[in-house]
Amino acid sequence: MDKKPNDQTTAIWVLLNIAHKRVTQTFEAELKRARLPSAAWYDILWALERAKDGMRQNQLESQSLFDQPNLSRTIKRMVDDGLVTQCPAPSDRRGRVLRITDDGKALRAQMWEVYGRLMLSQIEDKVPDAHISGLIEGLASLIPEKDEKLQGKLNSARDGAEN
Amino acid sequence: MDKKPNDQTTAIWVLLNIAHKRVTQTFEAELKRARLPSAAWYDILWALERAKDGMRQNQLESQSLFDQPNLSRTIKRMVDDGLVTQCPAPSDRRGRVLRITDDGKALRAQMWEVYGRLMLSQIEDKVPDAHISGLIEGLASLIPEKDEKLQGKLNSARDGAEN
DNA sequence: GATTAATAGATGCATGTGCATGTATCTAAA
DNA sequence: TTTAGATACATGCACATGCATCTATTAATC
Repeated sequence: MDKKPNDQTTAIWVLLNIAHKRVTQTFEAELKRARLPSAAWYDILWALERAKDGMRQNQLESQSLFDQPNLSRTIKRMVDDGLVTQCPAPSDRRGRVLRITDDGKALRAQMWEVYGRLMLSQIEDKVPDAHISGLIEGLASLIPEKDEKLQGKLNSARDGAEN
Repeated sequence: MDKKPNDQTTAIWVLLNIAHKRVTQTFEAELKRARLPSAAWYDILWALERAKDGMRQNQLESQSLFDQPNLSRTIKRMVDDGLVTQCPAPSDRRGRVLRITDDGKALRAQMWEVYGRLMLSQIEDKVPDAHISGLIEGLASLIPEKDEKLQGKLNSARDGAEN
């Protein structure tokens, strides 16, 4: 190695892994304890609930952290569970339009009771004000530019940080 | 929900997941491209190389992000590959002392060429100076107190941040 | 010292994930 | 319009992970 990463770089890499693991494990454990599906399901349900007119599967794929084959299977399970419907896309016969069902909405609301509380207890209560914006900007800087899907959310968070 | 998480909290949660996924994927993809084992193997090899006199398996478990059964199997594979040896512990006949082999050291050194470069390109080059300490402290605040194993590393990173 | 609890580690099983590939459909170029 | 390539989604397979459980051994309690 011509140039070695410095201690701060190492700390970021180590902490990113540990923090993600610990926080994720807590989320999954609490959801499971409440006999609810995983956080990934919540994210899908919430994305579909916001999309009033349904959403193409490939669009959802680009917004989620699932890769295509994995999303395909997950959606299948959610359809089997009656949480989501899959209709042929009108404009493209290859495609499918996904819609959340009433059962899906009900489950999402139920999950939010746990999920939202976890966001408060595991994140909002823990990160000191002084480091919130550094954490947000620092994490954002690690993400490739093309991930622009989250710019809106990021900007509103930046606004909040300035208050 | 009595109280809703604010936008910054949401941003942290979303960004933590995306950043972790993207950075991890890049690491794994580059290691695979170089026909090298995963980053998790690097961490084990490095921990064992630092432990001059070998290391008990449960001690390694508490330092790594593996849970016990998974570490057990991973070590087995590494032993099969000749990277690590597993000797009965002298003081506790249940236990095993792990040691890295010369082949293991050679592989770790080879992996470092890729791994270290990735830390530079994916982290050090990307996080602006202004957000380094906020990112470190913010991530650290998400981790339960009992995770003290990393305090040393964290402190030296803090020192670096003050320069 | 016998019994009970706790710990170190291994193994079985169900599930999740990444990756390669398959099929159908759409788009574009010859 | 035929054909080559790209895109949407599904499927098969190898492997990783989480969780429950098993065995062997040590520590603690009576």
